Amino acid sequence: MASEKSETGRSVNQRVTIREVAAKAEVALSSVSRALSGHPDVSDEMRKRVKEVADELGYEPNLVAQSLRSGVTRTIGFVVRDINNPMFALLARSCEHELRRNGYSMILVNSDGNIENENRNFSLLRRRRVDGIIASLVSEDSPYLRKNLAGPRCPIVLLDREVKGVSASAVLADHAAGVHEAVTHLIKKGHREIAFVTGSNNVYPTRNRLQGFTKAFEDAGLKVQPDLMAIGGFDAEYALSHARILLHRNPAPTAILAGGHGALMGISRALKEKNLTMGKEIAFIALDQLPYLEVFSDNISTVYRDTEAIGREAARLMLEGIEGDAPRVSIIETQFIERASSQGGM
Amino acid sequence: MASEKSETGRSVNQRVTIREVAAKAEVALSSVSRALSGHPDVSDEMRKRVKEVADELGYEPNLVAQSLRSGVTRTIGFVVRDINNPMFALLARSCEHELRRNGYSMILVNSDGNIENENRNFSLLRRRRVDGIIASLVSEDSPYLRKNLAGPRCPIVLLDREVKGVSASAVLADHAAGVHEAVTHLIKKGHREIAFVTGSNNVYPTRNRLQGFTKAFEDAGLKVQPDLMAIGGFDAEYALSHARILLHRNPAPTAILAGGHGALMGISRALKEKNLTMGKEIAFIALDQLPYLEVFSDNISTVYRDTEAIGREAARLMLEGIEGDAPRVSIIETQFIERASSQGGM
DNA sequence: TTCCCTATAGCAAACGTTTCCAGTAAAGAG
DNA sequence: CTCTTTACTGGAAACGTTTGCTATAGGGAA
Repeated sequence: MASEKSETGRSVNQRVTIREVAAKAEVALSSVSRALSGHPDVSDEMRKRVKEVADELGYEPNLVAQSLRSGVTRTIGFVVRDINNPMFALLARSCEHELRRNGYSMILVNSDGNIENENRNFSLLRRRRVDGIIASLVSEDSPYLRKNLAGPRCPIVLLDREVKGVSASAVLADHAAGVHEAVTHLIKKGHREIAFVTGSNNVYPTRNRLQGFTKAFEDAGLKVQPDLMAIGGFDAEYALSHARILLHRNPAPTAILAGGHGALMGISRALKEKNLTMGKEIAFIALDQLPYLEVFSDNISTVYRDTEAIGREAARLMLEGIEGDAPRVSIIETQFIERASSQGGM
Repeated sequence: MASEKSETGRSVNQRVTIREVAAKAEVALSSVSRALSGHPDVSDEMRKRVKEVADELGYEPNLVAQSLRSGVTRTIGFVVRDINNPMFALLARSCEHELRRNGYSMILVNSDGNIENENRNFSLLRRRRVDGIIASLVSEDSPYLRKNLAGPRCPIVLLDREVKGVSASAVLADHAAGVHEAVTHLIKKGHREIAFVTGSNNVYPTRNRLQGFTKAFEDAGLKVQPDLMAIGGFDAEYALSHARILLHRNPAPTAILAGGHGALMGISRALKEKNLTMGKEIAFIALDQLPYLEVFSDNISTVYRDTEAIGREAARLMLEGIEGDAPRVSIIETQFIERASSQGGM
């Protein structure tokens, strides 16, 4: 590409720099910088003149140069299993909103549920010198975790994950409370064969839900039936195959809990295969009120949490961390919402 | 924060730089740079030694500095109305995947359907010196558009938008074909009163769908009925209120098309209010096969397009543009998929 | 042997900012 | 009137890289 010169003498295709603003305003580089960045040691007249010239030339500061010099990128990395999960999309949006409101941009990276990808993503964000990382980890026992979280050059906020011995903030949902409510509700209605399909217990939500589940049985003086649990995968395929097995059990489950988006998809397909209707032949509760449910399935009982609040809170914890505050954990409550699908089945 | 020194003499909390690698390997800075960046003028022995030392020190290159010097950030801005729209989430994921595979990161910014936000987002991305921008514009006639797209310092890829007089690539879906198929299908079944609810026509998809709609009527020797069209908003509230009005019309519509996620939500609510079942009292077709439909509503007829392919294609057009290729437009086909919901209504 | 060429290495200048430090003029104090 | 202080301004170094240029050594050709 030829480096033509325009009539102003400045290269075409070349951006305006602080140097040109300084030249045109006939002041020093440093004065332009101070004038535009709101530094106190600047006279009103200087500030006015510089701003005028900057506007006139259409000057837009180079954030890359600012970052290099100041050591601050005003960028937050957002590491997510899969933005395609509607819960994450909702969370990411409110989080991005809150960050942008505070002058930060978000770099989004998907791990596709893969530990190696996740590790590469962390490394990438470190090279980019992000000011902080918000992460929904694939697993809490990945071999790379210590390296990626332990010697943290920047604040870290975990989304619904508990990693011991690491100084990171976290937003945790109190799944146990909502699940306890839900299961207690089912038990009161006479259910004893309650099935539970969800992801593996190397992440906090599974373990926490399981606690609520178990405690509800204990509180009722009952014992959980291990062979009604399918704890092993968040994907629809896992849920489908295990739901099929569960439905063939004898005695058959009278109620079923779906932990997450994938479980919901798999189970609903399995029920359809056997021509079972939620709320009639079998009671059904979705753990997490997925946003799309309200379109066509507003009769599904759910354990609700305010996903947008989680995103906002993650952003706030991050901003706190950047301010130098010590990491802390924030708990978000959950709540059982009874609808038609948790009827029947008895 | 105290700047303690470790026993190596290097500041704690300070990252390893190329300078330290050079010192420890006892070679010049420039040699380290060349050795690690794959420059040809480096002996095998030099490369080996430098890589060893770099690994040993845990050196991670500073992308900010690289960007400043080389003028390339390996970052793509992704401007979206709302990542919360499931179509965008799907698209963003496949796009991010393809970009990352090619060494680029994605900065995601939501405009929340607001033109001012969108303008600010463009400005932000320019200051960040992104290598390119992929955008789903709020409107094709925003007053800021020319500034943001015309003097493009970087390649731009538009998602389902047509802006004249601007040299940008674009991925366009051939909505018209799918809608034509769908409406022809309805007309053949005897429908004449076909309602259509969608967003305003300041964006390409609306206009293009409208073309397919109109042409189907023309081809059948019929005339469209303007008072069955509600063309004005992508949000659920708009769709709900206008669907209510449409359903009260005399004669009532026997079929209804929903253009997008919001329309789908609003219309389905309006139908429920009047106790109308899709595929029985009224035929229904969703324009866009939204990903969540397969969970509970696999009986909805749709006009399908491969959203992940759109994301991939957007990434490819961007990479082409960065290579210096001229902008071009890529068309993605659509297809009517008949299911139960488009039965009945007659 | 001499010359030139090739392969490789080092030096130093950029990239566009921020920020430390020194300098100056005006204003106020004595 | 002189000295000190205040309020600003300018100069230059630094942030961590890449890259153009120069230098050197060794090998091959004449």
